[in-house]
Amino acid sequence: MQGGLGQNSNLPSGSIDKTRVLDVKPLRTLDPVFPNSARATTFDGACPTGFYSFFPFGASQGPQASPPKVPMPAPLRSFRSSDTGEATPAEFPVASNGENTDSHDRAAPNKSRSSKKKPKISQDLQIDVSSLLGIGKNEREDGNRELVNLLLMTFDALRRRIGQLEDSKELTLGLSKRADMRAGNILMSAGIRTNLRKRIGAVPGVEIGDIFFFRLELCIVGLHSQSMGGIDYTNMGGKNESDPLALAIVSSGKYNDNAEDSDILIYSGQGGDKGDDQKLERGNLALDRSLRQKTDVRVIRGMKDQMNSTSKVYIYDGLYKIQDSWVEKGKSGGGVFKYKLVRVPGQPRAFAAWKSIEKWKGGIASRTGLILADLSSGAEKIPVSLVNDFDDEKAPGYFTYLHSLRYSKSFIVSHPYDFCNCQKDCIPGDLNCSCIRRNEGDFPYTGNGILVSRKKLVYECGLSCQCSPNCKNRVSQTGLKYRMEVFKTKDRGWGLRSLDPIRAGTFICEYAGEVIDRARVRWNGNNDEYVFDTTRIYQPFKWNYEPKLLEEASSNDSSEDYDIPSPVIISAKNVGNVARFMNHSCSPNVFWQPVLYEENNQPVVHISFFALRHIPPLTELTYDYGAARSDSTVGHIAPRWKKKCLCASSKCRGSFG
DNA sequence: GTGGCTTCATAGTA
DNA sequence: CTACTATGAAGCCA
Repeated sequence: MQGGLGQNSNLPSGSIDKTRVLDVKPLRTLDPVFPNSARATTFDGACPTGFYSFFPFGASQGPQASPPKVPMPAPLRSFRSSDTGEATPAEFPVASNGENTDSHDRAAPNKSRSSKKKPKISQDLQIDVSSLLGIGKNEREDGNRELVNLLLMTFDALRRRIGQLEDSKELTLGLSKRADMRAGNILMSAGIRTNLRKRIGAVPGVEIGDIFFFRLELCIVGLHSQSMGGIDYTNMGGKNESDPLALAIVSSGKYNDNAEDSDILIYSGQGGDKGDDQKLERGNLALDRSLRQKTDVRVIRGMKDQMNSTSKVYIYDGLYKIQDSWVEKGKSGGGVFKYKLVRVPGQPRAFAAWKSIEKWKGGIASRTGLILADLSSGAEKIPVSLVNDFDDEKAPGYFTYLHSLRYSKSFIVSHPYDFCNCQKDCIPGDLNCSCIRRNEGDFPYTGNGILVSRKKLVYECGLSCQCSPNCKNRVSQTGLKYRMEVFKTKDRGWGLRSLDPIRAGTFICEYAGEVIDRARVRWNGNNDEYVFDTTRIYQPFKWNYEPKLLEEASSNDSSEDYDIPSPVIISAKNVGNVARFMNHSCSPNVFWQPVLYEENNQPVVHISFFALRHIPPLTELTYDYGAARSDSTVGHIAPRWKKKCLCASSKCRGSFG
């Protein structure tokens, strides 16, 4: 595989300078990231991400099989130093269509940025671009569950990648660190969105209880199309042509919206923050008309994110009706409209369930079906509750709780072990850090500990590294961060879920247990249901923002394929942690990622689980167990258990094991 | 079509 | 931990 700019020549003719979309500035004019020696041994000649046109997930399933006529927006880090020499801005791909004439911006990076607004993508490009994702005009107007999930994952992958590049100072656009806005802008202006058609009531593909971490996510799936405004409304559909109607509101605590009853919301109108009276116009008028016409209003409730106190979680709480409105005197003296919204009965619990969880966690309310407050008996820093509110079974089979790996022999990997000498924390973009170099120059996690991309192997700092224990490159070593709960499922035995909302890309837990070898598996009789085995056949899936050409995407070599130095087999039959309770699903919400770090002078591969997408509280956590190999190349393991799959997903393969 | 205006955002800093 | 502020983008509206 060739790396770097060499691939530029493979681009379809007529490609535009995609850097313009993101205004990426070439900063990495450094020497090649890898010392040649390290590269030869560690990476088997695989090169870091080179120059690709945009090719997001799912496109290979799209109807069109021909290569893109027009490349997608902005491959991130479309610029990277080549192997052979130092790259200069002169090597930057040059716009080849007539649209982009202001290339002087790049040639003179010091020029003031404030003078020009960011150029928008042309309309033609928007259509071509979204067709790559399989988003036709119809899907842009009306969504479905699969599309909503795809868009949310696309947004988040892009946002994480932009954030990663910002963290490492490879991307400097303006002064703000708003990866969410930039990711949103790229997708929205390319038409990569859905439910654009305004509607009253439910939005296809979005379910009550769905959670979001950015307002732009609400825009992209069409749940609430204002990026900042609290009231989304339309002028269409009222009895009177000129009557606006409210569509959705976001309640996020700027005003005091709370009511005692979680099915009731007291919402304040907009405007009037300087002390003058609010006016019956815009959103306020729309809410008033919705009150009179008794139409449904979607309600999104924002709350502080417990994990990340500076950010918010938004939960879609379904439909409400406006029952009453009045004017109150606001804090700054002016009149403020108040609207009383009451939840339409018969909908699944969402916000109300969060409120219950808060009470359980605070010990205010007792939990029905609680068997054990802490299944881990203190082995985890955070208690793991054991609950059965389904039947009479009192406990899962006996095992010893262990929070990490137990191994009797070392599992040597094929490259020499090294530790980093960073003084305090390892700094993204610091290529003097040997741990960062091993991660292909990318810091694997964002500042708040979210995995940016799936990798064949993630290298974390180890015990011997000089950096502090708080170094951001130790995400999977710091134990559970969420309130986990082992619970009895309807039909799949015991399962695992979280009491906290989990953001896509966050570390959940590792697969703890005894590291064993193939012989031991056979000795156990091949019927150990608690074996994790990296050599099984796993369904490939896209999670990264990784622009690729079509031919590359269809090839077998993906950076998201697993490729671990040596097989890892872990049995959690006798000892293990919460991970042993995670059930299989053919469309899971969790994936595993091998993570290597040194302990006791041995590099050890751990199996870490990360959230594949945002996961609401009390949602069962599942991953894809993969399939046993039927050939004999990995030893005779044929007569093992196999189970009927009950995951109920539309992509269900019928069985697993 | 366009530019102004409003807005229950965010992240970073004090 | 809260307050403050700089930057920001979607969509309504004139």
